[in-house]
Amino acid sequence: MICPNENRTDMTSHSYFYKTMPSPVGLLTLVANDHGLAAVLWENDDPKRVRLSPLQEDTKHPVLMEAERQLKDYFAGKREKFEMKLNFNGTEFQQKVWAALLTIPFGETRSYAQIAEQIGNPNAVRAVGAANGKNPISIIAPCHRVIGSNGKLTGFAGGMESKAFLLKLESKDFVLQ
Amino acid sequence: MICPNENRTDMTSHSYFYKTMPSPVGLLTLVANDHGLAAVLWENDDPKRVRLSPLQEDTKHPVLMEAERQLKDYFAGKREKFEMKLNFNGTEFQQKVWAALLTIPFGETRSYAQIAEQIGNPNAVRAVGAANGKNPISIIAPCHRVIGSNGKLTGFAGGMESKAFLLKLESKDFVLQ
DNA sequence: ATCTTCATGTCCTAAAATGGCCAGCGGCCG
DNA sequence: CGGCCGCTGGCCATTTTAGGACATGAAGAT
Repeated sequence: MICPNENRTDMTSHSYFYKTMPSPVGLLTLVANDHGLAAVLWENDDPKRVRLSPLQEDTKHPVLMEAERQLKDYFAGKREKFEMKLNFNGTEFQQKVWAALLTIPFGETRSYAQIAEQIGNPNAVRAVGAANGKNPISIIAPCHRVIGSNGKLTGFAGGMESKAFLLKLESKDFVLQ
Repeated sequence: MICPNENRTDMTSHSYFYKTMPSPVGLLTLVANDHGLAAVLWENDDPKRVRLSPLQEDTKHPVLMEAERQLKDYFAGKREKFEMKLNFNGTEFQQKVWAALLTIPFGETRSYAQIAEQIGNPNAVRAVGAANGKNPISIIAPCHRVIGSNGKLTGFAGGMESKAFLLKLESKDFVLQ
């Protein structure tokens, strides 16, 4: 259903289910529907960064429970790769960027320029930054692995500390304390 | 799901089903999903007047078959009232206007000003005109029964001939030829 | 070193334009 | 008079348009 304007009310709109979980980078909100995981939101996430509505709590949803399990393993240092159905929602360009994120291996990083090149649009560097900032499925679609060409972290929806934390967690010399 | 922009692709969006039927006012396209009838479109309808997508043909959909049956009866002069679930999709204002349409009895007319007053917004006369023009469920939501205060027909998405035809069909002195 | 410029897609906002109107006037004509 | 144009100005929701801001980076000038 195409919605020409934002105020349109759709009598038949989908519901999404959510569940929260604690993590080293703050309370995470997992969102899904039957098609897969749709979002992992930060504690103080800008509501207009990702829009999913209406939302409905469901702590038992199988997709959400599986996502929580894998995230727990990840934070415990026992998992490097996520395996679950993802349900991205965005423009064609954004989908391309987000798909590119999924190809960055655990522990590696890419620059915004590299991502732009990878999706065949080498000049759309800032656009990649913007799309990255709109990545709904944080952590699992590893937008934290994209940094400036000069090595600076430059920005992160979940806060720079979180970006740094995640990169440190993925670095080889990370030690569980 | 709120769609801030039109280009957004929603992997989980609803499908609508459609079916066409001949009628005295040209080929009609009926559109529905499981929540009810969503549209009755004219043969050369402006595609941006009503937007429903993705569309998928299904000539056997129960809602569509029932709608076709009732429309056939209507054109045959054997039905004055439609009875089916409708699935309007629009802004709050538009919904109010369209709901008001449904209160106009067979064979009667209202002016745009009367509709505006009825929805509690007596000055929103032109806005009523615009909303009327966006009525997705033609004929069944009888936008053809709304005419100018001076009695002129003033406009119709399906063409003025169709508006005249429908009003004639509903007039008491109409005779089946 | 530091600064400017430019390239790109998306979204936000504000401002302008657009209509299936209509009441109020002034003209015009019988 | 009295009816019938036709113009004008105001009304309102929605759509369209335009400008700016961004999770950047390479190149060229100062």
